[in-house]
Amino acid sequence: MTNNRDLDKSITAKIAFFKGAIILDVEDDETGFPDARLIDAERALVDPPVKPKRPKATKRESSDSDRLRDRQNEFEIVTTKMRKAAREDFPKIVGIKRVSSAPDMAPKKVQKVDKGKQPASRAPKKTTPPKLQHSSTLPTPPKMEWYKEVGDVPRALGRSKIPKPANIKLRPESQQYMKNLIVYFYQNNDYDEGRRLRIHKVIELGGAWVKEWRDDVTHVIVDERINYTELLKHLEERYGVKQIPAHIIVTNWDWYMGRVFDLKCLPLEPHGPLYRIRGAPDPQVSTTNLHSSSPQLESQDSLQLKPSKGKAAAREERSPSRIEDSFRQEAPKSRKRTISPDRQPSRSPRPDSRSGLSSGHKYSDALSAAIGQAKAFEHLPLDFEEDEASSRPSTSEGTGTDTESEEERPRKIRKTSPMQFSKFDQSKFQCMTKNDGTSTSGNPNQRTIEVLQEMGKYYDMMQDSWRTVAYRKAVTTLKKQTEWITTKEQAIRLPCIGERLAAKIEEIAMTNGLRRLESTKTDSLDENLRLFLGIYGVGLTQAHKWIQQGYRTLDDLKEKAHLTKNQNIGIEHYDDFATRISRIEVEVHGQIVRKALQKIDPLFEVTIMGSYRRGAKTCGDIDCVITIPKGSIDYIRNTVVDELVPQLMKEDFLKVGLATTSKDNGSKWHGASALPGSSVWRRIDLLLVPWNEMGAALIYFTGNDLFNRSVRLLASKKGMRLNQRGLFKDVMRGPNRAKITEGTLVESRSEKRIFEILGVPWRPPHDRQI
DNA sequence: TGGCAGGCGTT
DNA sequence: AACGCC
DNA sequence: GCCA
Ligand SMILES: O=c1ccn([C@H]2C[C@H](O)[C@@H](COP(=O)(O)OP(=O)(O)OP(=O)(O)O)O2)c(=O)[nH]1
Ligand SMILES: [Mg+2]
Repeated sequence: MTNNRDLDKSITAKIAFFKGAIILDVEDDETGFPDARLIDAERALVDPPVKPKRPKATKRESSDSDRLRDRQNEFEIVTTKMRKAAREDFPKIVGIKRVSSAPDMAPKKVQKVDKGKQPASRAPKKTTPPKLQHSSTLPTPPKMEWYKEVGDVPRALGRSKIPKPANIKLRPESQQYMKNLIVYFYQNNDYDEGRRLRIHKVIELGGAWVKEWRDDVTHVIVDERINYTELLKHLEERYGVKQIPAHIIVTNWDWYMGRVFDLKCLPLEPHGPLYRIRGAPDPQVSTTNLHSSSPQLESQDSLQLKPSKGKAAAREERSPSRIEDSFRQEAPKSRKRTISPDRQPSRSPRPDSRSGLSSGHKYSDALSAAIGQAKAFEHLPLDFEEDEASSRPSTSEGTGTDTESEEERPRKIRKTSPMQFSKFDQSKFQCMTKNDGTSTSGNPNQRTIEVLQEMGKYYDMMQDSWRTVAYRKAVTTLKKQTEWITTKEQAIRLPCIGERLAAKIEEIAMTNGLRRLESTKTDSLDENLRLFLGIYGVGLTQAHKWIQQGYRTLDDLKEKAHLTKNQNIGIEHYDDFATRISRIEVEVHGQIVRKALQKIDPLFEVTIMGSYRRGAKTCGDIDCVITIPKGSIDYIRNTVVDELVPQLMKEDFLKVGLATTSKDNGSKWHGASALPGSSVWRRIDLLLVPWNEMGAALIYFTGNDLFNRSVRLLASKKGMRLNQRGLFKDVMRGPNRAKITEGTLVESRSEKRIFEILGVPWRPPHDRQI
């Protein structure tokens, strides 16, 4: 759709304009559409509006109009990487459709291409046997690995739901350079994914990890940001250790372990300067302070007005989220006595608060829990304080433990029957309500929203996807409110706001801030992590590994790290990819693709999807769907792969392929493009879709991500499965809710029909902004 | 307490 | 299989 | 994080 013609015509002019133009800074906000659009265009063409040097995590998109109603529960997820962070802004108004974008419903063209996943369920690596904590008292069963007898067993890597397992396979004897060593880490918890990884490493190498200090500790490995003074203070406070015995080696992970790996044995100069942690063992005390932190927040704007109805409705907003989660937390199981005073059940059993009834009970509970918790964790980084203590790990995705949810009880394979009665409340799915992402201007909860978005951003960065999703949903809910929510009682009855968020909302309303958030800003590691996570192709796992290795800048990576092809490109064009693209520029890219393709075969149709179709003011990338009325997918693929891409590469419009379909069943081409004369690379996605799959492809590629997940979850609850190719029924699922049967195709051609079958009201792309 | 979408491409 | 991305 |  789109106005190709006009675009076409003006494309050259735009490009020319671009080149000459100057960047106006701009932070787009909403603003009206039509007119603003030209401005945007210019801006866009010129160059990216603002190029954040460092990934700012902000993302957001907002649109206006709103309506609201209903609830939104349902579960959904989110997460995305920070890069996607910046969210799109929406022009307000209706003007949207003119924007161009695909037809909303009709079967259009497109095919699909899709991309990766998201939260990933990392898996559980495996769960280990039950628990065996070492402790002397245990009658160890047969033979237990040494590290389990002597030390503690860390949690498994990845987000396994189950807090504990971790069955580490040791390296062969010959490679156990740390055999029989007993290592104590500080920070000594294993909540942090990165630290957990290191702990696992030690064990792999034959060592043992102890959560609590013991006299037989041989090595103390300290986080890079901790100095000697802090370590001593910690040991004294917690264990009464006033001095670290000389035979104990105190080092930082990076250098020492790097040495271990290089030498393939323990360093002979364990006290070498390089291994020395800040504050120095020898030099004696030095106080160092660490980082200061950068205020990362800011928040955003949004606002606008538009009162809505209020009440329990909830609107949410989305915000980006990132991918996975990182650490999880668990309770610190303290070994013997140890410190943690017993934390109370912080997560008080909240009698269903949601029902609106009792509202006052649990609070006191939460408070006491919070206090208990604080005590228990004062020595830990704040980051984990609240989370872990009280609740159970939120993270975890994936594990597939079994089963699904209640209703699908029959664990085994079961074919979902079409009509399950209300096993679930469809109205609670967010895809059932309009979500334009706009909040009322002057929303009384603006400050609360900002703070919660910051928190969400933080968790997104930490890759705690589920928690991130929860924050996104809560913000969406708040955006729909017309009254200032100041108490827990008020907040908790809103959808997607539970006890914990309600408490935070109250704190924000009362203090205008959130301690938890402040604590978050103090961690310098966040900055590094954020920097690395902003690289295309780099996720939490890789970012942590690099940080552990001591890398702190992109230059460090370029010089020392082993980078994949895409990561190299991601670093080279770090700023380019982090910059959002104006709608106008998106149109130009789309037009170039369209022209080139139609030159090959005039029947091809190219439609711009993604945030563009949703009317976003700025887009993170260019998402195009390519289809053709009669051609087969093979014809489309061959044409694109063998002719279109080569041609556009030759013209220097396309720069590189980042993820290109290899098989014959592939349907996507992901790469980078740049307008003629511009050195700014943009991410561009081409989805190849057979004509008859346009409906499903439209839904998928229009998104947003949360909307898709919501609809898909609903489909699965109805015994169906929705993906970018179509809606299938009679899907059999097993334990993890895992798909066992593909199911039979029900509909794929019409977007409208798919929604209809699912009982989801069709709504314009603009309102699919969950 | 388990679930939280579904599918690919790269390494 | 792990990781990252759509 | 929230929810059933
Ligand atoms: O985890 C995801 C990510 C994306 N999508 C779909 C919805 C989304 O709208 C579309 C395009 O993805 P993209 O990452 O480009 O998101 P966007 O909605 O276009 O936002 P942005 O402006 O950041 O590109 O693919 C999903 O289904 N799941
Ligand atoms: Mg996009």
